[in-house]
Amino acid sequence: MDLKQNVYDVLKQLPYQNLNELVIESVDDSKGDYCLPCFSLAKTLHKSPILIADEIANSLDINNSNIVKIESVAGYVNFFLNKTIISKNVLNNFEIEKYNKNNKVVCIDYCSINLAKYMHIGHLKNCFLGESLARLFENFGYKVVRINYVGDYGTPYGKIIAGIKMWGSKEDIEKRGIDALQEYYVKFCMAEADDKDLQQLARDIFKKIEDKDEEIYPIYKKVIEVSKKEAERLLNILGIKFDSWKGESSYANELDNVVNFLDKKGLLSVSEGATIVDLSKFDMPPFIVKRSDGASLYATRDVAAVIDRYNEYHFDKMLYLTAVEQKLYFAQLFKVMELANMEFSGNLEHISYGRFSLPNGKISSRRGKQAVLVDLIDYVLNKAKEVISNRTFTIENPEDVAMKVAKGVLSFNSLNVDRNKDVVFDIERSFSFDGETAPYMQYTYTRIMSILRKAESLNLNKVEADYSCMEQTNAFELIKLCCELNNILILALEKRDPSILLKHCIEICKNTNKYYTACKILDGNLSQIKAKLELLNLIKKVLKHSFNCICIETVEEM
RNA sequence: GUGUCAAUAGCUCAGCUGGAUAGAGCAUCGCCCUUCUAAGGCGAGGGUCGGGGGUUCGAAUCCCUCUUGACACACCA
Repeated sequence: MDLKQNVYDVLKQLPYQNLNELVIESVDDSKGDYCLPCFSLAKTLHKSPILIADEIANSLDINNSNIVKIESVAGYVNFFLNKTIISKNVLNNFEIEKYNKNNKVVCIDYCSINLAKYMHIGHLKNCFLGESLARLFENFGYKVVRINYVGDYGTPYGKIIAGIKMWGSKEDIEKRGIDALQEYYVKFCMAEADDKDLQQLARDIFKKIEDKDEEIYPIYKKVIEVSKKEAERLLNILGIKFDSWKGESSYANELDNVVNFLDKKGLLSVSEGATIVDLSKFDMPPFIVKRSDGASLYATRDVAAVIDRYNEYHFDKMLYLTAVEQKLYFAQLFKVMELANMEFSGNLEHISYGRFSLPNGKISSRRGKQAVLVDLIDYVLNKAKEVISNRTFTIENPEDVAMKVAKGVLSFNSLNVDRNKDVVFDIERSFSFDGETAPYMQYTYTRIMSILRKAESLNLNKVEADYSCMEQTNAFELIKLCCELNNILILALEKRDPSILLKHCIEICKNTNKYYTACKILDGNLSQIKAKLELLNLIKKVLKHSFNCICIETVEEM
């Protein structure tokens, strides 16, 4: 529902083309709801904007329209909507736009954790961004394939297993899980720093993994199993579920195939011993597919992966979510696919986001436990429990609410700024529960629910609603905001940025909080109460739908 | 060095496909719980939109330039 349409309907009376595009929202309601700046018309019409605005304002007939007043002020034509009529129309007819399935497949590669290492703050942003985009695509009828392209391959596994053999045991891994793996990894990394023998040992063990060595390979499988279980546990808490966990190891043996494939396309050359695709014509460094020592690289496996995914899913879009530092790399990968004339090459898209960093520097899994995801979850969950226990308002399921609030805070923190911006992560500030935050949004929803519950006893079925109370500024502002939902969803999808939707939700929540404090919903005559309750129901519907798209759950009370 | 992105209130950020007096939240200082949940609401202070040019009737928004910062730039992922 686009309320500007009411203005467009009236503008049809004028002989000028493309006036609709000029219509914008008024700066404040003393200037109407929408306005038409006439400055750009001045040139073509050879008249002053003030005169044009005057003429337009005078010539338009607003009988039989939803415009109640038109005035000309300083070159602007201001349009005042008939708030009562429009509100009635909206409250009786508003539906969240349903999109039919469009048979298009979007693969989203996100999360992409390295198994056997802790998930950290950076993954949080990646996961929620990916999940939110997935939900947005689903909203518009796409079939989404969620791919967790896990790092389950490479010398780090040689190191972990070396560590286990030196200090640990199978039982220990069974018992302590990821903590044990992380500990041996860190310990081994420190030990090998100036020990050539240990470095060689790790490489040897990795080779044994590749060769499916009788002793080593089962340990590797165990390591993967334990790590995957932990990752699934955490992702489950966050409310994220993947369709594919196909990791790098699945493409480990594709080196020859990839090299042959690119060679047939005539793209390969050898430089400094390495096999490369020369991209100098495109002002890019070479794309290396085979190291000078003959080994494969991430890039090799990515070529294999994208082809494999296309064969399996026939995607219409393939989205890669990573931090911004991989921008050039993906530009190279996509260019190589284009040069290889792959039919899907135009449908690959890299969605980058700014870096998360700690106040004291870079995040690294080798540098101790700060900003590790489990700790963050614990921290927020405990804080939520504490806040709940200190409240005067008692609720039925404090544990459940605490969990939903905690998840909301984590998601909010990942999605609330423009995805391209770098964020310095400050735990106290980021996980605040006051002001414009996820708890604030959830709280708004509970207040609506609370009023709606209370209203049930009023028995308003036979009462006819009186929409004149929607003339009130806050009320009509809410009507407008709710009507913008679909445009906001479209924008968030197009820009691949859920923060746009999140901002809009906050705007709705702010106005809702203002509304019910300034105007008591269950006071006054029944006809007006009915209209006000319809408004609350509208807001509820819009918030519930929007929250889901940004991975924030609603709660009934808190 | 080259390229990409960024710079808006003390702090964190909106606004950026040009439009009327630049907005929030946090922090600071006031006020509001006998009235639908105070995780709330109301109010106050706080700005040469990094500097300088340009385009335009009009620029935080577009272009150029400079400064500062982050990131990337051949065998890591």
